[in-house]
Amino acid sequence: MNDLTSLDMVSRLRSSGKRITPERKLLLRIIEQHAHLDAEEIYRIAQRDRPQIGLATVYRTLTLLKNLDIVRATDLGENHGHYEVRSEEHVHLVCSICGCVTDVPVPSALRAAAKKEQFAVQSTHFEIFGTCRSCSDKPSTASEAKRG
Amino acid sequence: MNDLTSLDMVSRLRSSGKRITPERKLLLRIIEQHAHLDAEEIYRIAQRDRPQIGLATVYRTLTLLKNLDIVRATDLGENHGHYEVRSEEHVHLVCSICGCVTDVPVPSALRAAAKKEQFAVQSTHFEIFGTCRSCSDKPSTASEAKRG
DNA sequence: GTAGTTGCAAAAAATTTGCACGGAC
DNA sequence: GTCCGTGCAAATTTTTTGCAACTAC
Repeated sequence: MNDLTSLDMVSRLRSSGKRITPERKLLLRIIEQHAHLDAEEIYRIAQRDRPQIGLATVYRTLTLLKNLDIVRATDLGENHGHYEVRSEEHVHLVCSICGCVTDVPVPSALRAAAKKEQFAVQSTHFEIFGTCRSCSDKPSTASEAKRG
Repeated sequence: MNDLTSLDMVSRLRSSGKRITPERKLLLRIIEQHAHLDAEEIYRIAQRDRPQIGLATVYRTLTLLKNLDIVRATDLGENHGHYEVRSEEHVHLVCSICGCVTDVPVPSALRAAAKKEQFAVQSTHFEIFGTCRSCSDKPSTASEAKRG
């Protein structure tokens, strides 16, 4: 709950010499409000506010925000990226049935393992694929799957 | 060191009703001998033994072996998959400078975290990106990077 | 012999780039 | 006013698919 707000991020953009455009503010807000969307999904939501926006702008903005460490891409087992605002590191529990993503904190033992190898950690990507509790409870709903 | 051998994998293929073709044996051997290659790299190595092999066969075989849980795809921060034979779960330490990948065991705390959420784990993908020890030691060699 | 596999080429999906116009500063 | 950022379309990159020929069983 103590994460960056859009305002923080906008000032981070500005202080790195980048311009604050309506497209960037919009996309930032969308990524902030909906974690784990892919580029297409972000694009479609953005079009509701700004119908003429281009998919290329979405990709270019994502690249920019990644370089500024404001957002990060994660691999949720499909063959395209999903994006979220960068906050504390966490583990994604990705349900293969309903596609939901739950975030849980990263055990300190993981960073300790890297330290033991004298590996200087820049970023982490932890995904656990399986079945979430509610899908385990009602196995029949499997066909409602959001993704493949 | 107590991992599956090609022979084990071939019998696993056979017992699932799939045919053992020279292409499949070759690709399996390549993935076994070189972890973390991408499809293109596997394809190029395969061509040395079997020049007429098609890239589509590589992708189809990778999909097949993934479905049989013989290999797994991992995201090493590029925009395409990398493949390795499935053995015990491990964490990949991916060096952004030289591209090397070191495997370390998964701390039990991680599985415990999933269990607490009553999440049924099927597979895990743990990548830590950063700088490996030898690249930290000699920072000048950065231009030797294998990837991007 | 037959059904599963292959190679090729074309298609689809995901992402990047070139360029002229437009807007943030 | 200047330069960065945008939209559009085309290009690239990565992966999948259709189909006729082939081969493991």
